[in-house]
Amino acid sequence: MKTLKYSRQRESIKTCLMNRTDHPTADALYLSIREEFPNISLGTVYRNLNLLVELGEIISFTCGDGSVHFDYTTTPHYHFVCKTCGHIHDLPVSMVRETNEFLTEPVPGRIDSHSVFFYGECADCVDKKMTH
Amino acid sequence: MKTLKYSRQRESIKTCLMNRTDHPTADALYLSIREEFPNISLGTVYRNLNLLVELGEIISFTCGDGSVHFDYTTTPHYHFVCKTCGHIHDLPVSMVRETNEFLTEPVPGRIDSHSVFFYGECADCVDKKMTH
DNA sequence: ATAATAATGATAATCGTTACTATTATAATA
DNA sequence: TATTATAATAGTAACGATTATCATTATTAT
Repeated sequence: MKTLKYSRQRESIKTCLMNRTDHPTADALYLSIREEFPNISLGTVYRNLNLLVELGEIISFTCGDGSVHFDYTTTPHYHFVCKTCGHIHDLPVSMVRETNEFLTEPVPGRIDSHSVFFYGECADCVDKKMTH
Repeated sequence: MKTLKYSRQRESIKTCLMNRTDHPTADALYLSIREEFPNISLGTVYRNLNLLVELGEIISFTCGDGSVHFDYTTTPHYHFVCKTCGHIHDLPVSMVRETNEFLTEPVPGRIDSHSVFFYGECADCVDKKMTH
């Protein structure tokens, strides 16, 4: 079997994803990490992100437009996508807990999980428009 | 400005999508339509699907795995994805109506819409396993 | 230190989708 | 009905995101 070996690049990918709140794509993460590792390969970023998803250390999702985003938070939560600034906000876990049974009840089969995305304009962007 | 012209291919794409319940991808639809139009181009399928989305006659969505699916039903509804057979089931509109206000309340901003996907195993696939 | 092998950077290949172009189909007009 | 204008097509090339390949480098065990 295959044992995992430490790599500075993988560690950097993890900490970088942990410190960001915007749920970056592989390419966005790649651009960030290049500041620390100027010649890291885009393939390395993809390979490690997929590995971390397999290990359950991170999760990936698409938010309607088809682009794949990565998230360091693995506990169940929802997302709110701002159509103006594109930022993807986390939503409180309590919402998931409250809606879980209610939502899963009328479905024709066995439910393992569900995901919810909200689309709109975040408070920051709404405020900016008010002041103009 | 540009006026729309009739095309048998576009009509076929519409009726084909209308008669299917599995929310096909562009490629799956392409394979279906080739039975009627053996030399229709994949580009034609993509072009018309995108046009129909623009016109609001159909909608498109991704269900987590990144693949883009098309749906002839444009009224708000949820989807249930079976991890075994891959079929994407429609869920009753009443669910949306019931959960709408409840879900949108605690979000930090203005909500335009939301989407919900359920993942699990549909009744058919559960039954099949029971009989083995 | 040496050996074994996992991980890397660089690049080629793949896949889904879009753009391009000469030709065909549709619709308006004479 | 014939003519003209142009939207739509089939076929193919191009594109962007992702994955695979491979020689070299880094990590770990002996």
